[in-house]
Amino acid sequence: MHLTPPDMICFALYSAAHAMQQAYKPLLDELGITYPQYLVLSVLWAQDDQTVGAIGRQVQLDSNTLTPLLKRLQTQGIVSRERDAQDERQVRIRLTEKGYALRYAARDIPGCILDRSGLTLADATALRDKVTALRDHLRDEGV
Amino acid sequence: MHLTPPDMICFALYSAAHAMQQAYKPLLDELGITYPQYLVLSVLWAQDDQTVGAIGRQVQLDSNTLTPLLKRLQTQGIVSRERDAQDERQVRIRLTEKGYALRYAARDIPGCILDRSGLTLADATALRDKVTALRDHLRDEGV
DNA sequence: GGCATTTATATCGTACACGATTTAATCTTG
DNA sequence: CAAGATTAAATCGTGTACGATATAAATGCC
Repeated sequence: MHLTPPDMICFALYSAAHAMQQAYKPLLDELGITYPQYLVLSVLWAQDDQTVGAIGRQVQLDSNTLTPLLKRLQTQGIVSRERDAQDERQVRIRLTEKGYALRYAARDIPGCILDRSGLTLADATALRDKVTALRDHLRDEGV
Repeated sequence: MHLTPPDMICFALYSAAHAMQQAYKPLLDELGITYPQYLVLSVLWAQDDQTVGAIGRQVQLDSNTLTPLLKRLQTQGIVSRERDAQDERQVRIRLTEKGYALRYAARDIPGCILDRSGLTLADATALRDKVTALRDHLRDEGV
């Protein structure tokens, strides 16, 4: 017996995650940002002025991915990057005016995506929790 | 009201897909292949001698991603790439001896992953189907 | 206080993803 | 049967991911 991608739960997650990014793409194109950049901004919209590490823990990315991504956001004038005066090892990321403005421009995205998913809020929440539980189980085993 | 990544179903999928890849990594490292390469090989193990396009439809990737990936598999002596004599536009991908051997070496991976997921087969299947349905709904809307 | 250890980012190399374009082969239609 | 349309791969450019390593600042411990 042999599994092909359509049978695999890993492939379901892999292809669904990509399809989700495609669903976001036209909405994010209007804002001039990518999907991982949107995740980072969502973190900053909830709480501004965070370190690279703090952001990374929330989006589950390390500095090797975040540093270039944040530099691109900085180039676009969306965030500022500045060494912390107290602890020079840390870099504090802050939203610019433009970064704040994007929050407003992005306000309808979650609703759009829920619509596009074809799920009720309750179903989406239930599925999210199942997928999150699977992720956390996989991550815990890995340690 | 504002959603942060932990609230988003897109982030659940995104981070679960990454966690899944991490769960596969130690197993695939032993075979010397990556996770997308494993997906492609799973397709070929089910049915050898397919075109780039046919493989792409199953793993949902286009030639811009597959061509370099297949070239790397060819460099490793795992597949061969040859223009179809009947239709020179197409490139036929075939498993080498080594490519076949990997199927045997990889035979325990699905069981390992199911174990690591902490789900029963029934739960995994149910979750897979829900996630697949979501993906297909997102993809259909996109057209 | 000075040196080893730890911590926070950054850098580098490799491998996806994917939009856009290119190239070459086949098909279609007049 | 020839010109245009279509199809299949490949190429190019940009942006993630991530392992491994580097760098520099802060901390711990004698």
